[in-house]
Amino acid sequence: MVEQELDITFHALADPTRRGMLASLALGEKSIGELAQPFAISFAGASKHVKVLEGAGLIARRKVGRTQLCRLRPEPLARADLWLRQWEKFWTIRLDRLEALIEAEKSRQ
Amino acid sequence: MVEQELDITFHALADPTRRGMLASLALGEKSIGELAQPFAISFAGASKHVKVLEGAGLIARRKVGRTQLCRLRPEPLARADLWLRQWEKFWTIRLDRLEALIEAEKSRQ
DNA sequence: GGAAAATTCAACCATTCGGTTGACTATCTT
DNA sequence: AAGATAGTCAACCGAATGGTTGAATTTTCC
Repeated sequence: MVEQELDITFHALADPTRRGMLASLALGEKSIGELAQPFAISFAGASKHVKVLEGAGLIARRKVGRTQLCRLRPEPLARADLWLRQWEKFWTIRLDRLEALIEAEKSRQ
Repeated sequence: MVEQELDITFHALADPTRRGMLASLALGEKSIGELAQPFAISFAGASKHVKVLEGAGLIARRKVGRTQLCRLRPEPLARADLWLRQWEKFWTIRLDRLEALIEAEKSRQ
C-alpha cells in the first residue's frame, strides 16, 4: 500500500501549480481563493488542484463561514523523502557539488 | 528551469513500474529486457518507460551489441530530495514516529 | 546467408490530466 | 429580501499517459 501512496504523492508533486500552492501554505493557512490568486487559473481549476493535494494527504481543510481554509500536512512529504533517501548512497559523493550548482542557478536568475 | 526539472522527475517517479526499474538498476546495469521481465508488460511498453526515465535524466544507456544497457543516474533524485528537504522543518518532530510506522508496515507484510 | 534475439517505431486505444465555462449552493453583507 | 462572495459540480475540450500489436532494424549465432 505504501507503493500506491508514493504514486499519488509524486503525482501530486509533479505539477508546478500544486507545488506553488504548497509553498504558499508553508506560510500559513490559506483559502482556495488565496491559493488560486498567484496563478492565472480559474476558481474551479484551483479547486481541482486542491482536491488532488487533499487526495494525496498533503493538505487538510476546515470550513470557516463560506471559505475553506487549507493547511499543510507534511506526512506524505516525509514518506516521499524517506523513499528518496534510499538512494542517498548513489549520490552523496556529488551532493555538495549539486547544492552549489543549484545555488548558483538561483542567484543567476 | 529547475521547476520544470522537478515536474519531469516527480512525474517519472509517480509510476510503480518505473520506480521498480530504478530499484532494479540499483543492483547494477540492466538491459531493457531484464528491466521488463519482473513486470507483466510488453517489450515496447518497457521501452517507453525507459524512455521516460531517460528523459528525466534518471538513467543513461550504452549499446552493447544488440542490447541496450541502462545504468542509474542519481542526480535528479538528489535534486528532488533537495526540494523535499525544504519541508523538513514541518515534519521533523514526527519523523521518528513515521519511520517506525513504515518499518512496522514493512514487517507486517 | 538465414534464422533468432533485442529493440524500436508507428499506429491505435481507453483513461487521465489540466484546463475551461456555466449553473448551482451556501454564506455574508447591506 | 437582495446582492455579492466563496466555492463546488458537471460537462466539455485537447493533450498526454500507459498500454497494446505488428512491422522494421540491428546484431548475433549457426
